[in-house]
Amino acid sequence: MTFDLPTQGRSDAAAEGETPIVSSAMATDIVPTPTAVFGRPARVLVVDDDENVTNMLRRALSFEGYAVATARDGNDALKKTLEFAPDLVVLDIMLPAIDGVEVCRRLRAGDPQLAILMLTAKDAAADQVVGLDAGADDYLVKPFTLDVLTARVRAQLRRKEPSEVELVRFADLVLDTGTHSARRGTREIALTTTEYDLLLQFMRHPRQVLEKEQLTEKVWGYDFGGNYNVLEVYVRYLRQKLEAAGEPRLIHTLRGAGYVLREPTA
Amino acid sequence: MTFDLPTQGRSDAAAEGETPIVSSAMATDIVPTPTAVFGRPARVLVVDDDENVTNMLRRALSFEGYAVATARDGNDALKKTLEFAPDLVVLDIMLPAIDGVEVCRRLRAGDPQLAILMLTAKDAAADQVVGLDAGADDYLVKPFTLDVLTARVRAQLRRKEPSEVELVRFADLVLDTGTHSARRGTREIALTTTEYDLLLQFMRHPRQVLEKEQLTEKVWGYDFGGNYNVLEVYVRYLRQKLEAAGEPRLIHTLRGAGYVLREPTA
DNA sequence: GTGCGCTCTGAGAGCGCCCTGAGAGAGCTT
DNA sequence: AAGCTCTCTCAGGGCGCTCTCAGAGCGCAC
Repeated sequence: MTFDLPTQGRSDAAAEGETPIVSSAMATDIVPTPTAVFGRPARVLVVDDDENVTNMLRRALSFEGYAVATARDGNDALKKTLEFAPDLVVLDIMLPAIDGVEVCRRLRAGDPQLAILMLTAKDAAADQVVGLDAGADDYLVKPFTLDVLTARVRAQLRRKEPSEVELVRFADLVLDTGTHSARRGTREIALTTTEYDLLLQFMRHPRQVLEKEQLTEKVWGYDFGGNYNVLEVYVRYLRQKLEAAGEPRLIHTLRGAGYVLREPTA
Repeated sequence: MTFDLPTQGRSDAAAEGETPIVSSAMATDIVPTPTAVFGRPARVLVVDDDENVTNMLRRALSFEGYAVATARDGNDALKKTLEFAPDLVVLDIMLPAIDGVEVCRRLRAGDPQLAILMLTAKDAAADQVVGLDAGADDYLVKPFTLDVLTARVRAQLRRKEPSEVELVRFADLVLDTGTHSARRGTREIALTTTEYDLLLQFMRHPRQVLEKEQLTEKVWGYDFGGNYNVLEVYVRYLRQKLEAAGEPRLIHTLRGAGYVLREPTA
């Protein structure tokens, strides 16, 4: 759900294509394709190491009207999730590199709202328990028919909270999780993916010291073994963009400890 | 004083945090509104001088499953915050006695984790800037619909996470483990990492004699073999910062024994 | 008072954390 | 291929922080 921002002229926001607030309870607006959420096609990420499977699912889901992306292993899945921002992930439990269960756990940690549909091997009852414990919303036993799959996908998407496009605020800084863009006061700020991920970490934990290890773990997914120069460089990028018009600093360095997002109190 | 507690017996709200498992494909269940944080109903304090407004918001939020308290002015708000320990405060910017912005600032100073949602008058663009600078997490322009309000409340509470952020207090001194910063009265004090570590030791053991050996062991991780000059120097740094505005001494020397954190009157 | 030893103080040196500018390489668009 | 954006690496350097040192201050015992 998008929130109307009262102040600024929304010349660009109008072109956004976002649904404005429906203030009355009786919203009988157009319901487009049944595969749509929030007025846009739902995004589905398919993760499986078998290309035959991913291709088949891609075709089937595309045919149903979903926007589909695929990934072939765990790392790929995590990366694509950040880029593609899917509403639902179809996840095979057997994966090379990172285990499907582990992927599920990380996805769930990263986004509590994300719908996750796990594919388990036949009769592997134990898998199902493990998978559900890891935060999957539903599972499907191979082999399955496409009808069953699309039905499950539909069911999961239907229960999705209508929103998750969120405006995270701190001081005069606003981060739009829908467009991945930021605004400081009235100034629009374009962010790259990594910059956005990093800033989001700060915005979700304002006034908290974030250690370099935590940040790299969250943003890059792994530890850098003590060399945090990448992080330092990206903090620099963020500061440059956030203070481009001479605004006071928001991301502060705590030498030897990490960084904090804090209001510019004198 | 009476606080509204959610009336509905929400048997499933106890399982909050766990996504209900839907094993059937045709799941039409409705997921209960997630009004809980940390496994209990979230507490919301509504502050407005218009009783019609507070009553309306109380009803709406109670219906959503929140525990609601109300306050009619700034002093009342600060008092109720201490008693009620809300997770979120809905705060009108126009208040008698103490201004809403000032209330916001004090609430924020008292608890960096508290979610604050400000209500501003229509088109008062300046207010929003002021409010956000004072530490509000979000604002809402009057008039608004209840739908919008509850959505915002939900969004704010969703991002609340259990954290180890803690405010350690002693006399007029507050140490924020989130930002590693200290405050004496209203004066903000920046600390280096070593200074912070040392002060934390004192704050965790107030009115206790701490031997030099203990302190160096804890802060520096090893013993200095009898030469405690580093410690003495850092005690000095702390004293300089903590007494910079002429405040009475808190860290006292016990010749031959060590140091104590003790209130000045004793 | 005198002497001793503990503590405080000011100044400064060195380390290393962090910032910075530049650029190579990957991926994508044209 | 060329151009672009984005990511990440690397080397250089500033300066914040830590710690040392020498000397002064001060409490305590005699």
